[in-house]
Amino acid sequence: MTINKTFDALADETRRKILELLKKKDMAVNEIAVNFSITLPSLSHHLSILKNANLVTARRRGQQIIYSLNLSVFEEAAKEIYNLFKIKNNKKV
Amino acid sequence: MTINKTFDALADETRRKILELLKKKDMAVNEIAVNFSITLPSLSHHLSILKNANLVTARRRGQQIIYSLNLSVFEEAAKEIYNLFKIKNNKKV
DNA sequence: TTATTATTTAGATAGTTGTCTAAATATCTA
DNA sequence: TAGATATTTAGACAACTATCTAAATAATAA
Repeated sequence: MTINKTFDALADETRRKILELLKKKDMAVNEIAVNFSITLPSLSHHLSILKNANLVTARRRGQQIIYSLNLSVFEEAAKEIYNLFKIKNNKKV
Repeated sequence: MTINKTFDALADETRRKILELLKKKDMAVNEIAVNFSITLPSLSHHLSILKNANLVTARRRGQQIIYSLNLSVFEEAAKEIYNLFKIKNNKKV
């Protein structure tokens, strides 16, 4: 949940693309995979980083694991990022 | 100016701390340096990444180089980040 | 139970990056 | 001009990370 984990998770283009995909709908790993040209283990690695940063959640549906954006934490993270860098009181030297 | 460069620049804790410092006021490199325990070349490296991502600008004042937040681009980047991850239309599977 | 499908874990490797020391560049002062 | 101060550049190195192949785990189907 730290801001560090959030930024590390967002710093990779593949992971940002995964999040963009999950904005449209929840998806199983193999469904996500068709959008990339990396192997499944590599994709799984990225998913675990996103999961660890609480940006996504995973639930099993039969043989598949369905990934979703973790909406509450995600909105929260976006706001946190915005506020972190919102200028409040800049003084020129 | 790409979103990639922005995220890469923001993914490092030292660089985020530099930006926080520059929110308060413009600062010379040696003034920034007292807040960190890294060498000046390392700090200079971070500053060049921030500069390259257009998050800061640099101007010379005598022997010193004064760094400032690049307000316009900075606000823009913050909004871009916020919008990139704002949920518009999420559908459950 | 055996085979098939879906995903993750383990372990190795190559590329990237943050850090350092040493040297170079730029400005100011005596 | 010589010396001091401020910062960057160059080059090396260690740590990190994204990727891969091979193997393991989990659920379903035959």
